[in-house]
Amino acid sequence: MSLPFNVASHLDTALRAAASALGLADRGFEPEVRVADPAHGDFQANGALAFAKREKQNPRAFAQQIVDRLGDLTADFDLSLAGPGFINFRLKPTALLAWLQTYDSEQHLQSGAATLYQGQRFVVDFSSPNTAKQMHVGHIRGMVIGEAICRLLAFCGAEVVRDNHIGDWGTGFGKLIWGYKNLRNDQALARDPLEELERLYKAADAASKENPATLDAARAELVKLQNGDPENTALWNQINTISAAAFTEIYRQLGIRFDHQLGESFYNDKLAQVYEELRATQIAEDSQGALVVFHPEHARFKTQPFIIRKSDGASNYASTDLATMLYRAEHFKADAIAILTDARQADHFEQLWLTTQKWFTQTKRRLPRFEHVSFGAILGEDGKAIKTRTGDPIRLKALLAEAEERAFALVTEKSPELPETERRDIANAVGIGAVRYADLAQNRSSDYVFSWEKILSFEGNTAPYLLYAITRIHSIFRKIGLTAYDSAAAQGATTPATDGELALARKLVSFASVLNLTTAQLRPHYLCTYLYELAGQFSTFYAADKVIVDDPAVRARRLLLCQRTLIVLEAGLHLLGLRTLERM
RNA sequence: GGAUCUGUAGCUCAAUUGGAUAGAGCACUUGGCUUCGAACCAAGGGGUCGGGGGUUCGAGUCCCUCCAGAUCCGCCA
Repeated sequence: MSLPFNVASHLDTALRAAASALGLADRGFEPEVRVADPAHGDFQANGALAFAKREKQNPRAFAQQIVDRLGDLTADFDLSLAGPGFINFRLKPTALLAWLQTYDSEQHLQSGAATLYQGQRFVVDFSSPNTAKQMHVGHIRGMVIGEAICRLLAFCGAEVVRDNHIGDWGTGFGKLIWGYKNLRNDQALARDPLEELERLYKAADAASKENPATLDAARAELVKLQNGDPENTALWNQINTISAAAFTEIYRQLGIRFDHQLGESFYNDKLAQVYEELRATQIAEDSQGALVVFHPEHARFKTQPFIIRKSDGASNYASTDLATMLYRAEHFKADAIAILTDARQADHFEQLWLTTQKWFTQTKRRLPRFEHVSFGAILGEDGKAIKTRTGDPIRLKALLAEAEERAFALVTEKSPELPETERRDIANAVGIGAVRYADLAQNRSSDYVFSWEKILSFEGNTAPYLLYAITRIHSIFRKIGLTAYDSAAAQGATTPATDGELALARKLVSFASVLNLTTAQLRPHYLCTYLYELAGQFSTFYAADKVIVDDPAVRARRLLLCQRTLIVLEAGLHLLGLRTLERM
């Protein structure tokens, strides 16, 4: 009998069964299986400690009782008890070989992983830029983390709906329209439309600060737009089209796609229902002329209002976000909703979710799960957040171009024999990959100071290191005249035996656990760390154990390890949104 | 003033959310290419986990309290 894809959950099941056999079925024993430090084993279960503590038993004796009932596992594992009651599991080499032989393609890895979120629909809201503004480095986190999360969830069996919630209805549009009508430079508009729109916004903003009459004029333009004035509506459409084209180009470069792009304006006609229902259920109340929600049970939000309609009767982003929650729950039938924004909006989304829970409960709607996937800001050298309207934000376009240039210089230095077109292609994968990997590899909750040095680093835990390991594997197979995916290469493989082989095999088997962890917390850096360690194990193995040796059995098992390392590395990088290479 | 997040090696970051001896990269020192790609590998030095107290078999992780930085707190998104 072969092991399932997810060895940790296999052990979890066995441990629960053992607890049941002890008559503890309903006592809340949690096995707490996790990947172990290699010094102790491949997996460990720590749950006996917490359980014994709660039940006032000797933890080590309790753990021993569990182990005594795990006889079925001894075919595949060496079991041992350590310290105060850790249960350690080490896979036998035969079990490692069997697992490796079973999961022999990206496809099979996926079918193994797909049980995790089978039948669940996730709506993921990410990127969500504001119309008429250029994307700068601050926008990259939401895009690359969002894309990675979508791919990870889909890989693990979820049905993913990707929605780009574009900011296309802000109050800034009055100023922009006023600027367009009064300050427009047609030549500049033809040359770089988005650049010109951004200039117009800034100029109009400055003008309305100087002159109250200009501010009034801008407000009047907004009112006209909201009342459906044909000229302003046409202008608004045109601005959106220009923006969308620029955004699409960035998305193309980064390999990001959406199923829907329902901006804030889409929810205009759905706001009245929100106001009515929240008022009827007495969740919302009038305060200082505005419609607001307080949460008396909450220490902060009992006094800090959630303003869902402004005192002038206009909507704000709380209004549209509420309407959006409803639409996603009802129209998309979401089981879970994940919204990616920076951490500064944490209060807003906490209030949104508190309000939504009360609203859906009182109106007897099914409540989806909700996750505000927040991330830290990218700071400038001064330690302040990089902002569009202050200082000198670095354009995303420029960043990506610079990344490719630097990567091209490096490829040319390392592999001058390759034709230029291929070096350009490699530079694209390496450069763009390095930029997005730099963001993904870091725990999303912390801020970081932007530096070219860091984001374009090609050493250590970076995309080029992982891509390099992949190209070395492809190179081995080129040498023996096979493709890296040819199953014939691994025919007759024997069980892994050397330290390098065993460590690599064990690392491969823990892939499933990493997918669990990464999707449970929606933190791609766990996967990055794993892939980096896997590539490191491979490099160690590669230096210590020659693959192309005469002994056919040794050669086959090393080729098997190469193939499995390759598919996991490639699958992993593809999940992170990176393109992989055969040469570099 | 209230609240949230952050503080780990000289620098940039991890630590599976309470588990076993806190780990990587860069930088520094040393060794390894006539041998499957050296964008690599092996080894070494470098830590009061911001300070102090507490909770328990066990704390970088939880609680309290200071210190420092970032962010949010009524009509921007």
